[in-house]
Amino acid sequence: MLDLRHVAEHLDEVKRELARRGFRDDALFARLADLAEKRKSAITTTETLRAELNQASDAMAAIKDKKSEEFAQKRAELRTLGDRIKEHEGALKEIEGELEDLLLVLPNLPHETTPDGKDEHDNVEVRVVGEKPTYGFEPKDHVDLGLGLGIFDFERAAKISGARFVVLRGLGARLERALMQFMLDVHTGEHGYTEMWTPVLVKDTAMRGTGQLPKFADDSFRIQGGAPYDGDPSKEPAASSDFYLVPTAEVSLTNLHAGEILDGAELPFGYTAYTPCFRKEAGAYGRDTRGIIRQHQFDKVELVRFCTEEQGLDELERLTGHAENILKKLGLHYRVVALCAGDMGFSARKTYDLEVYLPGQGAYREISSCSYCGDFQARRMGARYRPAPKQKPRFLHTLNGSGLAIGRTMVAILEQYQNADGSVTIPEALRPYMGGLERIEPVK
RNA sequence: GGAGGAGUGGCCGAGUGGUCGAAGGCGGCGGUCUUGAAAACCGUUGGGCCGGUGACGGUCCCGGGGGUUCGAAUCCCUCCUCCUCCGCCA
Repeated sequence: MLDLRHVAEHLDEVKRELARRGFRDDALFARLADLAEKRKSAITTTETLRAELNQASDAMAAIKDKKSEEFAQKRAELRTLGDRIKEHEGALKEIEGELEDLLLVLPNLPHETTPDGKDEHDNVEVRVVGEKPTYGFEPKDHVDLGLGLGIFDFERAAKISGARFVVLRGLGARLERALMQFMLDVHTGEHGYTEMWTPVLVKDTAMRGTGQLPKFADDSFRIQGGAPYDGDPSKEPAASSDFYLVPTAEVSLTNLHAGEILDGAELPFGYTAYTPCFRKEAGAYGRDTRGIIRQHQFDKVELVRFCTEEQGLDELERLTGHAENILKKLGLHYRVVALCAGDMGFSARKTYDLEVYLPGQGAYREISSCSYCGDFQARRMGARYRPAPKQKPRFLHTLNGSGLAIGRTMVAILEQYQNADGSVTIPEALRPYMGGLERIEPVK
């Protein structure tokens, strides 16, 4: 969420910056500016009346004889005043409610270092790491490889769950588990992250905190009933008592510090967690229907960092490096691209995508997305830090990135490490996690 | 699922209708003392919003929401969370 004050006082600048990412809505901005004005005057009015009432009430407390004529008369007077205050407060509440609704649908401002551009074609390649592997044969894609190895079972997955699901069998399931362990060990052991294990069923407030709601409700799986009603009067109890399946552990991890004030001396720090992730993939009909690139349920090890405003950009480089380190250790060829303003996610100010090379497709595909969100998420969830004792709290700056998406890592390993006979070599770094296994052989 | 109990400032804890944003203690910070430290003593120590260049003023916040009242941390309703006991269970 953007700062109301900032938006109201720099409206044209905000409009210009949001236009960079393709967000244009003059009517919304006009309404916003109007409401911001109304809010101020409504506050002034109610507070003036309040002050009057408080003063008069104190005076009544001083009257000794509560049965006197004077007392009764004052009471009658103040009753009217109280009613007026309630009216004004109701109006103010309505204004603030509408303002918040508007602010919640505004995306984050792109950082000045984020390149201009409309869509993925305008993304900027930052660096290429490793060499594009060459094969003395026609490389297969991960589906043919996985089926040949007997580690994928799409038919049985469809039987129990439908399209966009997979069952991993034998060494495939083992590989999934190995990757999870390997990634968590590297991030905790070498990059200083604290390992967390979190719920994956969260309340709507958590989804709002990181920016999935209210705008992207259609992309999320919603579980009817069960969640505690938080007493938010702007919503029906039924609407807010649903759980959501997290689309990424970013939701669980970042919201951990909602409503808190952290000690600035602790910053920066990071959390890592393995969780399953759930996405409807609405609007992706027909895309990546083959294989396990795009599933309704997938595993991911996530990285989340909290820092100060000053640390933000450096932290993005650092976090991106941590995710890259996994690819490097696995010996996977990849490239880093800076997303252009038009291709960035809702909550991001600046994003690097890590794209791993897939010989089966002859293309680079996203395997991690590392974003710097500034104070956008922290303001939505009220997560702050105190820079130094006695200083005023400020909103935290948050970052998140996949480290990495496990299914896509498996795809990359299968494709990049494939051999002419259809076997797949296990990257050395992973062998300790695979019981020393060096390669997976095709089934007869 | 059933029956009870409780939620107050960083923490502990008092407050049961009126100058209470809230006693007291601990912790934190600053100071006195000390060669240094401890102890002791003194002072200080929440957040949001509105106005003001500022000193500061106003207002709201005692788990969340709503209500009663001239006035609520204190009374009522409701939700949430935690604790104890019973039942059930991976």
